[in-house]
Amino acid sequence: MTLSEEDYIKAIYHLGKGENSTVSTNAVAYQMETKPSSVTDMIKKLSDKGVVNYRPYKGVSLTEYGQKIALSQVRKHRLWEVFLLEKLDFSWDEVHDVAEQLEHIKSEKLIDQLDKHLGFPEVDPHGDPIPSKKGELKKTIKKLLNEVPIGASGICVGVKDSSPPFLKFLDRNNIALGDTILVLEKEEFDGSLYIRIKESKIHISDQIASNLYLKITE
Amino acid sequence: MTLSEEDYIKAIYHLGKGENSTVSTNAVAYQMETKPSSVTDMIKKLSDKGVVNYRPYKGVSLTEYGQKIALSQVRKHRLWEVFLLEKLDFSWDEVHDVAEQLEHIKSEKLIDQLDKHLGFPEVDPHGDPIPSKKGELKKTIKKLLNEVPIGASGICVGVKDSSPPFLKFLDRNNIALGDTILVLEKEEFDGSLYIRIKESKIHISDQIASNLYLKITE
DNA sequence: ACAAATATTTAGTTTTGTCTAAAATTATTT
DNA sequence: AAATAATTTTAGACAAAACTAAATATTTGT
Ligand SMILES: [Mn+2]
Ligand SMILES: [Mn+2]
Ligand SMILES: [Mn+2]
Ligand SMILES: [Mn+2]
Repeated sequence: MTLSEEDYIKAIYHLGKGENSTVSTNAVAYQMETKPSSVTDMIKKLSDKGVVNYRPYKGVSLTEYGQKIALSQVRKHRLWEVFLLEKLDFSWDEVHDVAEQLEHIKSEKLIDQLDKHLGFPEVDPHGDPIPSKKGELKKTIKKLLNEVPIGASGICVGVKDSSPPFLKFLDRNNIALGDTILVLEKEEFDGSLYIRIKESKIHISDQIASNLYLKITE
Repeated sequence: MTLSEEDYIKAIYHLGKGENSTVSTNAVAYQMETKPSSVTDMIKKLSDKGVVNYRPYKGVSLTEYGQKIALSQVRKHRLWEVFLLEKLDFSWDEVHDVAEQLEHIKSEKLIDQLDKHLGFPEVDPHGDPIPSKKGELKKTIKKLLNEVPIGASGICVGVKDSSPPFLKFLDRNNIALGDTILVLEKEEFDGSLYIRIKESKIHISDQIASNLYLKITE
């Protein structure tokens, strides 16, 4: 597959929400930042190659083969994101663009060894699961921190309240998007939580916890 | 620069032996595994961009600007080679092809951080020097091991005698291409050498040492 | 149900990088 | 100094991936 084909396959996969659902030409065009006519051309080519099921005017979906390619692509993308964050000190929001390029390098050994070098990570810096080499993918769900069960951990992926005071609070307490949070204990009295974040243990109120989203792997 | 342009620039640089020397169309075509007519087309484009000096029928050379690009490209290529060998356990002869792809990833931060992650290496797995960010390049020379001064070290890059018995000897003594060898001491009596290789100290005869090439940085 | 709005495809170009075949230039022999 | 050989360039074509403008199909609103 060419770089372009790989990106289209990934776009169709993501728009189909990981399911085999049918995706519209316009949706792909928007995602890929191209014109619908370009999408039609590419879809025809992918259809000829057996990567997608295509019925003119009705949309596209990935074939079994196409899904395999998509998952392999997602695997590469997310492993590179972990690499950039963990080994090269990139920040949460810088990893995506570079991974978008790195995911197209052709070498099976490269990915296998990268996986090993990273200690076989299960999720990427955005809390999304990394498909296994065979294409198995764990499910993740997004939950407010106060609804995460004791003992579970997840990655901080967003805030419900994005007011400056709240963001300032997070900053002061050294809580940032991309951080892994482990729920240690819940205070019965006021619902406040003891959590582990970046090697330190902190205590946060229920009000804070009910405004932070975590992505957790089941 | 596009991927293709970058590879042409690198080819012209290498054929010019790092000097600004003029290179023939056919030489570039051979190196790039393309046809001479394709090379002429590309050279014209690079000339328009101010990357090369071109006089029809007379050959090309890099401009100052072109040399900068070439050195930056060589830097990326060699840093990735070190990464593949050191961090991902690739072997000496596997690194080149993958680095040929990785060198085209566009991200200044990526290369800076990679350099840091690798501990600012000075040479690649083939003993070739890695240009600095500013484009400075150390000189290296190839010498037979028995001519390397005491205290100097280099990378094993070839053999003079490639007969099966000699290669078998190297294999048995765990000496391989790409290994870093440090010359510790020379025995006056028979010219034999004590060397350090992969954390171990071994003793080899002058006959062996005079059949192994090292690449050393000055 | 039918007109208007929206979505999708087709037709015709463009750019990049490649190719083959033919023409032009330069180098080598005799 | 011609003739021959080798190298290099030009001309014309092609595939990939994009675009614009026009045509066609589908969906929506009344
Ligand atoms: Mn990509
Ligand atoms: Mn991600
Ligand atoms: Mn390359
Ligand atoms: Mn090298």
